Amino acid sequence: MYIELRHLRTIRAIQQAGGLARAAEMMNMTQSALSHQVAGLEDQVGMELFVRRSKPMTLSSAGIRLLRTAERILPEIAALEEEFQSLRSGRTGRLHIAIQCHACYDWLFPVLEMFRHAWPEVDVDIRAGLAFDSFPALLREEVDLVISSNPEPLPGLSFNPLFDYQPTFVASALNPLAAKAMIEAEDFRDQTLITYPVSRDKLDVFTDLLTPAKVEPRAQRPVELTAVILMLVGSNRGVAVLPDWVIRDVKTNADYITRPLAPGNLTRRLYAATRDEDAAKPFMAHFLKLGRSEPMKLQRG
Amino acid sequence: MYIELRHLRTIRAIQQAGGLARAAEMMNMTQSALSHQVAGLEDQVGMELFVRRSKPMTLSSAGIRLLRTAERILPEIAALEEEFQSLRSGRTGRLHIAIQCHACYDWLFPVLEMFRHAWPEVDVDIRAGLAFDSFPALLREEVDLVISSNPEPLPGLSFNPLFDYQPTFVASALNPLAAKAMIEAEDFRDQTLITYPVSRDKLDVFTDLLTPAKVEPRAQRPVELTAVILMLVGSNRGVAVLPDWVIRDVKTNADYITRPLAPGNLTRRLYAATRDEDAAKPFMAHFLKLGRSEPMKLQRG
DNA sequence: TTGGTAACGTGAATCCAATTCATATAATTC
DNA sequence: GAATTATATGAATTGGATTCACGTTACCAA
Repeated sequence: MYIELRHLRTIRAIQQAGGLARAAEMMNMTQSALSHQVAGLEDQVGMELFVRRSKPMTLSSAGIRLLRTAERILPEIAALEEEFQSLRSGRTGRLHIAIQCHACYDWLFPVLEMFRHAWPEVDVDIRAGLAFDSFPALLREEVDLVISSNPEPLPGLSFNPLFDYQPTFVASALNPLAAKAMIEAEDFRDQTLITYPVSRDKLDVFTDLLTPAKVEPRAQRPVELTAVILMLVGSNRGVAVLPDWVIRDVKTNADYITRPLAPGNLTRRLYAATRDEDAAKPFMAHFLKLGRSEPMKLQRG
Repeated sequence: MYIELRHLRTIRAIQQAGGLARAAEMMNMTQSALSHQVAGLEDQVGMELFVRRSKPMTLSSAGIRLLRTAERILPEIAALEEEFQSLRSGRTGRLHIAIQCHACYDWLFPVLEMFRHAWPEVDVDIRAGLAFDSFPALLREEVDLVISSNPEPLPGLSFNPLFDYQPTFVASALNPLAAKAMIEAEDFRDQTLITYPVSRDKLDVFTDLLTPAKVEPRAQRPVELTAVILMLVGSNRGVAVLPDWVIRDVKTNADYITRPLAPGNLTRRLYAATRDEDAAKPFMAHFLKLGRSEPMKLQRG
């Protein structure tokens, strides 16, 4: 005897609708289908489940017995399905990331690689074209997370601190500035400064050092890729200021020198901005955790 | 999302068998069929139900959640099927009784008590709210047996005679009618008649005596309970006509007198109406047998 | 490693059961 | 008694579940 949930749903529907025809409509089936189904079920259990003496057919005592079970079981199934629903909604989602900071690729790729394994159903992407305007894009849900070191308090956005870093001066060992233990703003006047191709208010070296000191480097050369910047610096075609995690490779390389920026150890903090309602999502929380811990390991080398 | 019992059975089998292949054998299916089925279910639910990292595949957390439900629900279905099984074989069934006759409680309760011990699995109930309309209710399978002294030959119904009884006049010993050896219709003109609260066509005293004689008692007072009727009669607040088995207690009580109704010994017959197809059922036959013999013993006292 | 084996996945073909379509029959209403 | 509503039925169709045949992956043992 193979009772199925379909049968329980049918019994319940017929009883709720008070008839076969209405129940059929309710379940988006033809009346005929239900008639066949009921006949088949009655065949299975070996007795009449309905009384057909009067016209809207009604449950027999055996049918009532079945209905009781249906009313006990179906809510359990519904609860189960709902639970799966919410499980699923926490497991899937979209994580489109906008980065203002070019050097962030260096730690972001490893982090994303780890994330991808933990949350295979989350749709991950990096949107490079939004360096400007990324916070409005976040609010418009064009992206879901913005990596930035310049938080702009906006309603609806959460700024989650990731880690601190030091913008560090890097130059060729042949550069005269190699003689200095610390680099200050004035030192840039005679240098070609290699930067990422973004506006100055997004570049630490300007916002925190040159602009306040009203110093203009001899030249500024925009370069897209970190590896290329380091290459150019290595051949003494210019100097650069890069986050510490980027220059961990060249610290031990005799061709390069790295120096702290005066005054003191200049420190900045990186944030991951999200919409308020997203910050609590499980996969988002996991990404933020990875974004806090993994880059630290890279910095230590 | 359409979970079916088939899926629950599969989940349970896989967990019991400790693997897909063994489970398939257990369920008389190919391993491939189960693989497809599981894949389909995972698709429905939207997440992995099994961990496939190691070889005999094991349940994931979501799968365990599903298994829990399966282990709660499947035994219920099994119990249901077993119950249908025994319903078919006649061990169990439903015996919901409608009574038109109020006084019948007096013998029905003892009879049901005996029946209950003989057929513990039969679902017994008394439905009081169906005094009228009880034969249609019987045909609609709302009840399974109707106790009545007014058979209405209807297609599909069997009227099984139970026993005969005499509607008997009962009054206070202080009542002037105590002087008479037999009570006739005219005697009720000066009396307050206490009856059960049902229509006159269901009351023996009217159908068999007063209505044919076109006699109207001075007053009629409806009272629900037999014990209360006897109390009121005992304090001479009225007279009553009750079945003989009810007044067996007061026959020996000096406060009361009981008299036969003229003309001759008025006799009525009580029936148990059932649906034709039910009359042959073992438990029903047993109930009818009890209903014939036990009240006789009560009548004899 | 390297086969060998057991366990699971996959795609195409097949089969069967559930559904639909069209229509008949029965109950109900006016 | 005709019209209406409700259910039943048989044939045709559909679609989902199963099987078949084979590919892939993990596990074990030497």
